[in-house]
Amino acid sequence: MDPLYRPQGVEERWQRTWEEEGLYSADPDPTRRTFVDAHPPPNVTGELHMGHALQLALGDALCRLKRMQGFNVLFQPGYDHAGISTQNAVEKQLASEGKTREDLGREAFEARVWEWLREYGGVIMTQFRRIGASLDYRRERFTMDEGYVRAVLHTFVHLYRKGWIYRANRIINWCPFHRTSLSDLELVHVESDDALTTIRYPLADGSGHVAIATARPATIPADVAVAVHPDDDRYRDLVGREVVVPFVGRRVPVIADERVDPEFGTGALKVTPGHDPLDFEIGRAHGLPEPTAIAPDGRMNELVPELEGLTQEEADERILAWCRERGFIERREAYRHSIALCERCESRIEPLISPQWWCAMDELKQPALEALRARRVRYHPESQHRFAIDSLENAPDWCISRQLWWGHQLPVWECPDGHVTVAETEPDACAHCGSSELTRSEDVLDTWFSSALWPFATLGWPEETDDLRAFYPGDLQTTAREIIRLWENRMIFMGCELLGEAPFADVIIHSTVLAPDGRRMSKSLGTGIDPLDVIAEYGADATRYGLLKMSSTQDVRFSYGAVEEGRKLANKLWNASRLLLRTAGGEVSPALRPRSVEERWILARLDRTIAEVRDHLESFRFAQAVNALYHVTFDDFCDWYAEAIKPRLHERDADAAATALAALERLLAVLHPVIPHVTEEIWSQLPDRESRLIVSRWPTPTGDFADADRALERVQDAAAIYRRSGVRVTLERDERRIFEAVVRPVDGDGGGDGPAAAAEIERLRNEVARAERMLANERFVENAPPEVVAGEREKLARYRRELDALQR
RNA sequence: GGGCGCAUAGCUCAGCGGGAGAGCGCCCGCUUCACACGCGGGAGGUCCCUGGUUCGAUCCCAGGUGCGCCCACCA
Repeated sequence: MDPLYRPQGVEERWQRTWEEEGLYSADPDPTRRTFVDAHPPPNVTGELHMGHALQLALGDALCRLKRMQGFNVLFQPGYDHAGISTQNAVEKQLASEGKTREDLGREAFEARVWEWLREYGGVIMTQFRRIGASLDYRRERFTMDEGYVRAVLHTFVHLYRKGWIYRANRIINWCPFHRTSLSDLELVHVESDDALTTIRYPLADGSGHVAIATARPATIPADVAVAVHPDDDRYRDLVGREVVVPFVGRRVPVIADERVDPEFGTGALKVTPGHDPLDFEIGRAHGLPEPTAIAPDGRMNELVPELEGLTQEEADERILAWCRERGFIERREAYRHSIALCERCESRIEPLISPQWWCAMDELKQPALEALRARRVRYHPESQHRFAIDSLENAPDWCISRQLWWGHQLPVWECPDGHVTVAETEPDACAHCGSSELTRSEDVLDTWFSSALWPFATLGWPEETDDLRAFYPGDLQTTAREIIRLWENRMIFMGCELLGEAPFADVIIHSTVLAPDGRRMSKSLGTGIDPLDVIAEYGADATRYGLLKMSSTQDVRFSYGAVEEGRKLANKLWNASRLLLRTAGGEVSPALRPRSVEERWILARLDRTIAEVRDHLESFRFAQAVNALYHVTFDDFCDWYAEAIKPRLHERDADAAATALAALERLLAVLHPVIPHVTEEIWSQLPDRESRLIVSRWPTPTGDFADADRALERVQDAAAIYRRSGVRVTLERDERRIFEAVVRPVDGDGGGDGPAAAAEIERLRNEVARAERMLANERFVENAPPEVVAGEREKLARYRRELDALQR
């Protein structure tokens, strides 16, 4: 038999078996408690990355624990249609054929996307299986499937009727490449090296000028005012007068507004409401017009005929040249600032005024805030809970419309008179004037609008389904920090509004896995590590173990060492089980028949581990859980217990064999949530297995071996003493002697021997001295908590007693 | 500009009011019949700095320094 455990093959076999035997299935069952993790649906175009892998490792460990605890576990899988991302992928494919989406037209384009998805979409679910995620794959949902579309439209109509969805003409983020609006959350900001030019705007009466700094001369034609801070003495007497906008010669007022930062540039701001969010606000506050100079394609529009069709860079040059000729340029300096890009295509974002649909947050968010404040929903760690509340409190109205071709089309129809009718199904006539000439809005919804319904739309909502009754509200969410505002908070407010109850209780915000060198994992930097490669090399169990071990801090570097540790754990377990199965396998049925102290000890130790690991997992301390698992397996189970009983196993001692199998069984169970495959593989080789480990019961501590637990601490001390005193410990030969020597005092027989006693005496003397020092400190005795002082007294007494026994 | 987090052994990281830890790496010794991907032993630390709280601080508090991340409309 191969001494090396090879996960390849074994893992795939169990993954198939578990799924084929229906062990992941969740069906409504009123007799059982439920546990629901509506797992974040990955982009349908996506591939498994380290974040997904970590998320799955966390969620799956908890789902497996809960399943073993007897819960009816629903681990919900599915995909997100991922509006921009998917459209992007298909447009790229079209581009390679020399076509654009406009060439196809909307309907054909949509058909093309579906076709593309049939061919390339959904590979990620195969990858989810490969990591061993126990999702109920029968229940796979897609945010554009038939039932889901109904849920989305129902929600839109519901919120519209409540008056919370409205249309408004405001400045929004516009991606000139995708030709769509974007929410603030879909942007990335990068540093950009540009130029800041200070340009003179002449006063209309010819008495001088105001100098103004701008990074975007091309927007000058759309200037409608100059603004200064009301307390800025430099400009106080200019307020109310007029200046002439260079290049276009328009006279505009000088106004005062507190939003102007007097520290920046010259302290005077050109107000361009059509092309800047701050200017837009100022413009609205002062009732200024909102001309635009830039078209939706990012080029100059017809506002100034001689600039029409130019790029902004070309327009910058034309306008600067004009100013230069007239001596209007005061200075031009290098300027580094941060600019907004579309997170998908990295085009520079153009703030544009455009009619869009909005979701008002003021009332919608209140019940969600209450749920968070009352801690009916808890983010972990606590710092993220506060952040989630702050974010929701400050959430601005949500721009929910997009000018894409791939997504949920708005259930909005317009008649020739501009009346709007909103309905779940296509209306026959305008709700206002009865016109039957209705045109459906071409806009689609922000992808996150449909994502926000995930925990209940997947259960059949808005129908009153059995699934919905059984599995709503759920329990768990695992996600990354940046998703809190995009998704988690939105699921909470949608759940509270539409179903009257938050959709889950706990949200685990997990660490960000960085590349080993500390940089971000990214394809373009070449720093990405493909989890599938790691799985192929180390196995899914090892990868899961490694990821859980890495999950404790906010940002963590990917560590092959942690994965390697997991691989060693699986290998060690595999080998230990070979020992036990070879000597005891197939002959006895496992039962607790502990006879020796080492047997009582390992059972006690496992009792403790069962409670500890359950507690760690349920409190989301994954790194601590895997630490405990590693050490109980290596130090306690293998290095001490297995070595100690090896002689008896070789002697075919039936009681020893029975207890060994019982102990192994408990060890496998406690390891299963983290390393399910190897534990199931070994489990299946134990005698008389009636069910799979995955659906077996989480062990209950027997609670019978507390004395042995204490005894074994002494055994380990004793081993250390032997080592220190130069006695060579060959476990097979000497183990029982050690156990006997140390255990005897527990049983009241006195103990210790030569070299061991010498070292033990030294250690105890040190302990006694330390305790005496503390107790001699009057301030400690007076001020420390009584239980601490009492504890020290107890320790001192015990050490003295042991010291006496040894010195006798 | 706001928020969050991190700084502990050569590396990656646990621990977080009374003894400084793990894995990997390194050194020494072991082909002991489950495992040499192993076993046993060992070296290696101003627990970032300065103050404060405390009988006692790696741990709590304040400030500093250095990193990282998230958010933000500096024209």
